[in-house]
Amino acid sequence: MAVGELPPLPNAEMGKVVLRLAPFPSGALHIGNARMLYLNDEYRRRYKGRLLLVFDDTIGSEEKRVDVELFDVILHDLEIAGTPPDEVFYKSDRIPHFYPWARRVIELGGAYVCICPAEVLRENRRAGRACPERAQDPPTTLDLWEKMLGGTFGPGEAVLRLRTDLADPDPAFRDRVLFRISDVEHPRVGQKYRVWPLLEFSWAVDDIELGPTHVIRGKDLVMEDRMEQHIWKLLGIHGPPFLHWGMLRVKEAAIHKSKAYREVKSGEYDGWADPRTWSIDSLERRGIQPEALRRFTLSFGLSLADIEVPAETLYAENRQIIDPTTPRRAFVADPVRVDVTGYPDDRRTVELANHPDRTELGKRIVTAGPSFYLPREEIVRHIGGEIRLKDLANIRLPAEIASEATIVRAEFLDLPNRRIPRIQWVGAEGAVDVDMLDPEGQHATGIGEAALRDAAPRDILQFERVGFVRVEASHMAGNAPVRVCFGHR
RNA sequence: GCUCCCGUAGUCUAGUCCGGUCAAGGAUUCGGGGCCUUCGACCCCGUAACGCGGGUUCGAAUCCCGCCGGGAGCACCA
Repeated sequence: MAVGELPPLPNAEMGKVVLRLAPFPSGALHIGNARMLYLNDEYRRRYKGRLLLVFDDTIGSEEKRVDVELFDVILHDLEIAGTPPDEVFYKSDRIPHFYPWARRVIELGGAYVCICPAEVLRENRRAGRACPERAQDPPTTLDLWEKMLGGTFGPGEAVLRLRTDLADPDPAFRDRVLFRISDVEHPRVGQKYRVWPLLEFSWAVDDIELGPTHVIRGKDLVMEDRMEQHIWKLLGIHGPPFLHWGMLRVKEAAIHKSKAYREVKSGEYDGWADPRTWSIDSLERRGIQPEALRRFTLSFGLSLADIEVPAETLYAENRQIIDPTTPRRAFVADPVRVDVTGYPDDRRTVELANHPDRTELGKRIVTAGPSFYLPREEIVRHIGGEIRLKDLANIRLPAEIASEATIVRAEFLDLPNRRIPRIQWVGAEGAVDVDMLDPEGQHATGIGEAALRDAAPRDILQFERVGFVRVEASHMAGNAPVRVCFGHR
């Protein structure tokens, strides 16, 4: 689906649309979150509206802890994704805004303070059974609510619950909890508050106070629509319409945010940019262009269907963007030195185009034989046969080589291009060590052509017959290898 | 189990609201061929789909019913 084909937003006015992004700071934004980013951003662009970033950093739970480091990580992710917010809010700054609304809901008889232990509450909900407190009148609830705020109750001893309908066919919707008590230290506001709102209530308020005109969220949050609407109806107000997208899974990316979090924290992963996290940051590290991510995610539209897509689809988008402007270079993994006998002296250097189809990318002089590095894998595959050193000359490989051989002898044949296997090569003279990080977190060492000395960090190159890589660190004056991160074929 | 949502080729998607122009379009993958001194790009060709069963209708991918399959929610998480 082309980008322009997304359906129009209901009742959207040019210049007046306000959208919001609400990530919880428990991990970097990953490829699955990209849908949230680009859908919202695309509509912001289309309607020349505004995009708010609202960190959903209420107190969370034991399993979901707010981590301060992640605020900047997410901000950075948004930046490199090309979807910077127009304004940033922190839920943790807004806690006092929620209390007056809670009072109004209580006064209208829409909520009550429940002192059941969590398990009892859950069991009653499942059974559709009311607990004794449900019969509270508003003055009593108000009194208990003040006690919650005042510190009479400890964590877990009382919650404010919405009064819906215990017979509601959807058990998930029965008398949800609106506020609960926690004395956990919040990384931004410490222990300033002890009564914290849950997501649904905080959004029922902020989708009014912060003024989004449309809420575009994942379908995991559909029940929250009903909650917000229930509260608005009680209050006699109208909120923005909701739109949803289905769950996106990328086949190769086992997106377990909690696992990524553990591995990053333990140092097992190389930070949030480790390719194994599939974070936005790691994708940019691999040379995936924001525009490719945008086209990729928007191609799924606003469908409610859950989908699993192979990463190849993303790579195809990216290839389309970078291929025309990416210089070609030679890289040989697991190199074996090959000395070619009879190699002509006038072929010690050769001028090669930086791109086979784009002359504007220029040329380079490459140092060639008589000594080369070739991939061990190719030597083994074509042992005893004739191969073409790509763009250069034809040689015959020896009939056998020792499995541990580091140097083998080959025989020069001739120059003209022939239809025999074409293998990339690196001239031994001036060759540069290369360290290549792959998406599985493994480092491969190899050798690259001398021109790699000029490669600068962030450059994107194509290693011929290998794939696209992004340069991470230049070749240093000493012996440090050029470091690159593999992107894709 | 309960609630809601979804079901078009290997994958993703257009079409479904307002039934005929859809013997179903596009992208990607895959297969074949061409071209270029890359396993990249480009060009050409090809394989391949309306989950199943009823019903309404002159006519259904589109409307109705049932079933089957998949997903999400059922947290004092977000």
